[in-house]
Amino acid sequence: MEIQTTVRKTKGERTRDAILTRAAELATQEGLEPLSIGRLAEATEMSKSGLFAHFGSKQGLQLATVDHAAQLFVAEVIAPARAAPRGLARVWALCDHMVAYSERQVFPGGCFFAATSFEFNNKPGPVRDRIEEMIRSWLTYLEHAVEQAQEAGELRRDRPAREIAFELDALAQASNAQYQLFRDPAVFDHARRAIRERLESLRGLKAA
Amino acid sequence: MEIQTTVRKTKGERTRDAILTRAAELATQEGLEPLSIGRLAEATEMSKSGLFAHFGSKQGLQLATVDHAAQLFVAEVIAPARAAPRGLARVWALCDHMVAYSERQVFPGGCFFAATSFEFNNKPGPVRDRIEEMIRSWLTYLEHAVEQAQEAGELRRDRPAREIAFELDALAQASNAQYQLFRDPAVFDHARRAIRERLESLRGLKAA
DNA sequence: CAGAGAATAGAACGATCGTACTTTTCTGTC
DNA sequence: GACAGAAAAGTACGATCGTTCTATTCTCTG
Repeated sequence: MEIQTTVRKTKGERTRDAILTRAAELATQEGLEPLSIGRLAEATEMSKSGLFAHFGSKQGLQLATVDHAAQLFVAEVIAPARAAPRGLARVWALCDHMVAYSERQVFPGGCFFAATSFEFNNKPGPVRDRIEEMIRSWLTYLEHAVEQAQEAGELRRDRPAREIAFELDALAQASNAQYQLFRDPAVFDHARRAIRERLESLRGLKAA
Repeated sequence: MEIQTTVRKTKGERTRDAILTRAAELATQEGLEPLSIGRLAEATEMSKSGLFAHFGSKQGLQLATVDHAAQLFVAEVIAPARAAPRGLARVWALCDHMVAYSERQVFPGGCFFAATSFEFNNKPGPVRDRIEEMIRSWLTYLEHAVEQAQEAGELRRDRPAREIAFELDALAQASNAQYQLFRDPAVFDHARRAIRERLESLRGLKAA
């Protein structure tokens, strides 16, 4: 018995999804590169070759894993924040969901992209490109949200949106990194408070 | 012909240092775990077994590499900042040197500890412990510097030093991470400006 | 400058890696 | 319910991994 959603997925697609979910989890813990086909096959209770056939190469698996993680990130952070009204509220929602995404351990090893970006920083190729693109689009989205808040007069305009986004992201990222290292959930409060304070300090002066 | 420093080092010690310097460089680029003995032997133009004998195990090599990197970090960031007078000046010096340490690419792949901490986050053991300890001591040192600035009346006391250190470190770390990803040196300016502004906003109100 | 001990090299090990090929089992359609 | 094609398993490959053991070369002291 199985819940049928909008589209009936073929067997192959279902196993593929299951593999990728597990792969994304393991990648945040062990790394995307050191995660071997054999390890993943064992974790999904499949044969090495059976799993391998889904992706054609290890790089194919890595790319699919990055895409899978990106979808999850969008669903967990971007999509819910879109529910908030444009402007400061949405900026805050984005940051808050970003912190929550680390806090709730959507991936068991913390933010997938924080982990893998460090791993692939100096490994040119399509995998690195896709990770970079994803992070860039996150930062750009955050930047645009800040811009909208500025245009709405909710945030001062004497600092570029790009740099404000940089600061907000920095605080969220730091909580992710430090939690993974020290396992002290207080860092999430620190990040949220610092973000709120920073946004507060950028408010007022409707005319800019 | 060789420059003789205070203490004449034995041949073994000199090779060991050379190996560790190269190992720390490669570790920030390829990772500390994926950096294989064979790769490192090739990079240092030694035999696998000749190199191996210096450390007894791969873990021994990793621990020695972390210690080596820690010494370099202290020499590049902590030591020069100690030249600045206690208080706000030293806080700024610490942050500025931290950013400069990423900017000057002391390690070719960016901050050694940022890279390796993500890698070992979920790999319990002595290597992870030592990385964690090093980062903790950096954050504690920064926190103490903030405390001194607060006690000197140069920074407000209505926010715990710990959290201020968290924020400052976050900004420096973000510039390191983003530079490695996007290769845009402007992020170092963003970080420095954000840090300066944050410290500025925490100034004044001598009585707290 | 000889000789002891440190430093390095060489060769080999079992294990695991990514990948290719073949064979078996399963799924969904007529 | 048979049958075509997808999905999965089985097996084998060369390469590289960390490590061990032995042999050679170098260094420094007496």
